[in-house]
Parts: sequence; structure tokens; C-alpha cells
Amino acid sequence: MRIVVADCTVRYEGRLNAYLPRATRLIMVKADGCVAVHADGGAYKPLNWMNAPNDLLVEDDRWVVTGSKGERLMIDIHEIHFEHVVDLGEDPGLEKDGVELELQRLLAETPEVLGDGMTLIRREFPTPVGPVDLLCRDADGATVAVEVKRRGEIDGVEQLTRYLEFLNRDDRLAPVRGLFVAQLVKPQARTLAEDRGIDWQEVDYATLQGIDSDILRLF
Amino acid sequence: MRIVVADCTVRYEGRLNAYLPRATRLIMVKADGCVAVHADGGAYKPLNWMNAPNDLLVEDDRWVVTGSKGERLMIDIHEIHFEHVVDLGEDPGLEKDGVELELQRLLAETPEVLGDGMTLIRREFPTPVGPVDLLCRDADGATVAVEVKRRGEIDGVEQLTRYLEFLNRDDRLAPVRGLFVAQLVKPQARTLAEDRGIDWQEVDYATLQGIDSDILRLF
DNA sequence: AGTTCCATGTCGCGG
DNA sequence: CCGCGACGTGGAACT
Repeated sequence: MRIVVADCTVRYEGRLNAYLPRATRLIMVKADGCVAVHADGGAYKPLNWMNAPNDLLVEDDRWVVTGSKGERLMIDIHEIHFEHVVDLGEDPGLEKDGVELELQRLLAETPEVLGDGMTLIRREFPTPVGPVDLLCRDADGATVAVEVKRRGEIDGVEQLTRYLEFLNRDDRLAPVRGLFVAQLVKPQARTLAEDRGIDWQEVDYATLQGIDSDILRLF
Repeated sequence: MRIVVADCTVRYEGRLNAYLPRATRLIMVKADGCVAVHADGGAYKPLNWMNAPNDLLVEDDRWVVTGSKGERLMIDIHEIHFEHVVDLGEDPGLEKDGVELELQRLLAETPEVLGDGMTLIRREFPTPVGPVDLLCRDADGATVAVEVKRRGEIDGVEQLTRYLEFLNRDDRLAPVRGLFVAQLVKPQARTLAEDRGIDWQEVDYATLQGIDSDILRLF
């Protein structure tokens, strides 16, 4: 990454035309070739930018960044106040535990949402092919393996199928039925689940939060 | 603006929960208090951020940024590789001549889009209350004042009405009829225009660009 | 303040 | 490659 603080004027010609009069700004060039021109305010969005892939042509005090679809960003550098180049390396990337884990937590606290008389045996119940989100017992005393997804798609049903295969080999648990739970269960996932005898259910996150906080209020 | 390159781990708790494992990243703190954590790729969007207004609490190697609605960004700084603070000052801001001026330019080059036999008299034709976007002559030899907007709303019709009032006092031009042109003309604007005897027309930007480049190709 | 709509939206998935 | 939908969408204009 190259970081330059400089007096500059900037012109963008692409999806629209835009112009930045001369002022001091931060210019950031990332390793993938994307360029961003930042002022000292205005949230994280730069004043002007060009996303990778780009051709970056630097000649003296004029940078010309050309995008793949003919967009151009022209930066005239009038005076460099400061410059630094650093190699950050690959980033391991962002882990969002947000929604899925939160859904799982809420359902673990109110398993009756998944059926009258449903009780929780364990969260993250281990199997040789990974942990089942929720292992429950229904009103009839049968074991239920619950897979929780934010968006219910086919791969989630496949995952639950693998868990069921292993869980049903355990005589203390078998027979185990599957329940696929998501905020939205896609039609293909519904079809596949039904074909495999797996129940599916949509749950509303906001409603769950309401139920959850109602319960908490009792204590 | 404060620029820090450091090994860090980042945790965000707000609209969702997210976590960034330890790695070297750029941390940018702008004068308005907003904070952004950038990797060396991935367009201009930071991995994590907090928009102003924020409380920024720095204690030793842990920064805690708290937003107005209780969101928190926690940055643990393990090792600072580089740091720089610079005052960029106010930015004069971005000038977009983009869409409206571009529409005007395209229509000026192909006025026949606005009616068979339509020809351009002048762009930015001056009146005492401001310039009319396009002054044209139609197939019947009548003068047409054209107001061009990206989105056609009531104030645009009002503007055109004022122009017409003045243009019609000029005996060399009168009678002048009005034409309100936009990519999208809102229902209220349509009604008002029709009520005042002003024609309106929707034009498609992409189509115009196509027509325009077709014409350029002839030369 | 709440709501609606725009954006050089960006980003990721599925066809 | 392209269309479609979600996003910590952000931001402006309007009610």
C-alpha cells in the first residue's frame, strides 16, 4: 500500500464526470491497484476512487488511472507533503458471527418456537463431521437435530443430512429427525429437505428477539 | 487525519458482530472522528469502520470507538509499524457535472430526440432569472425552451415556468413553449406541467449515449 | 425525526 | 460474464 498526502486536483471521467479543486488530500493506492482519494471527513467513502483492476500510469506530477471499462481518474500532484509505502500482506479477512450465531443463541433460549414441548439437549452438539447447531428433544421424546442458517439454501440441507447420518448410528439418540431452520428457506432447499424427510421452518429474527427479551424480563 | 499502520485485531459489535484476526492493517482516523480499518485490497471499502459521531477512547494499546447508537469498534494494537498525523483542512468538495450537464450535452447534440425537426438555437440561453438549458426551434419554426433534469420534479417545472415568463416578453422569440425533460418525470411534475401547458418528455440516458456515439462514428 | 429513493453504490452468489 | 439480491449499505431530499 502506498500512502501519499499531497496537494492535488482530481478529475474523474467514467460513469459521470467529476472534479476536485486543488486541496490537500490523502491518496491511497492498494496492492490490488485500486486508488482512493480521501478528505479529512465524510465517513469512510473517498471523494474519488477507482476500483481494481486498473492501469496506473505515473508521469511526473500526473497520475492517470485507467479502469477496465475506459473510466479514468486523473490526479495532478502539485506538492507532496508526505509519502509512505508499506506491504501489509494478505489479510485473513472478516469473520461475521453476527446473524447465524445470534439466531442459534436465540433459538437455544426459546426452543419451544421450534415446536410445542421442544427442549434443548445441547448447543453445538459434536459429530465426527462437525457440530450440530442445536440438539433437541420434542414432545414425543424423539431427538431432533436442528441446523440454523441465516439464509436456508441447499448446502445447509446437505450439511444437516450428513449430521443425521452420523447421529442415527448412535443407538442412544436414534431415531433422530432433522429440522432445517432459517429466516428464509429457499424453494430448492424446501424441496430437497422434504425429499429427505427433513422438516423445515422459517423464523423471524425480530420476533425471536422480542420473545427472548420477554423471557428475560421475567427474571 | 491520523494514519496508523499496525498489527491489530479488531472487534465490531453493532448491527452485527464481526472479528478481524491479527494482521497488519491501515487505520485511518479522520478529523470528524470517523475510523476506518483498511486491508491492502478490496476496493475502497474498509474491513471495518465507524462513522462519525464517535467517542474515541485510546488507552494504551486498545482503542474503543463508541457510536451514538451503542455500536462499538474495539481495536487492539499489538505493534505499530508506522504512524503519521496530518491536518488536511477543509475540502472544497466534489463537483459532479455528471448527469444533468451530460444529459444537456447529449440533447444539445441530438435535439431531434425532442421532436422531429427540432434544432438547437443555443445551450444555456441567458434570461434575467438564469440560463435556460436549451433553446430550440421546432419543425413549425416555434421557439422551445427546454429544461433538463436528471429527475423531473415540481421545482424543475417552476423553474421552467419562470424562464418562459421572461422569454415570452421578448418579441423576437415569442411565443415560446416549454418542454420539461428528465430521465424520470414524477407524477406531480407531470400534472403541474400539463396544467401550465408545458410539454414533458422522459429520455433514457443510455439510449442517448448510444445515439450520440453513433453520430460521432459518422465523422 | 422518520421515510423514501439514489448511488461512480459495493459485494457475493447462482445461472 | 451477467443478473439479482443483500448490505453494518451511506447519504440526501423530503414529510
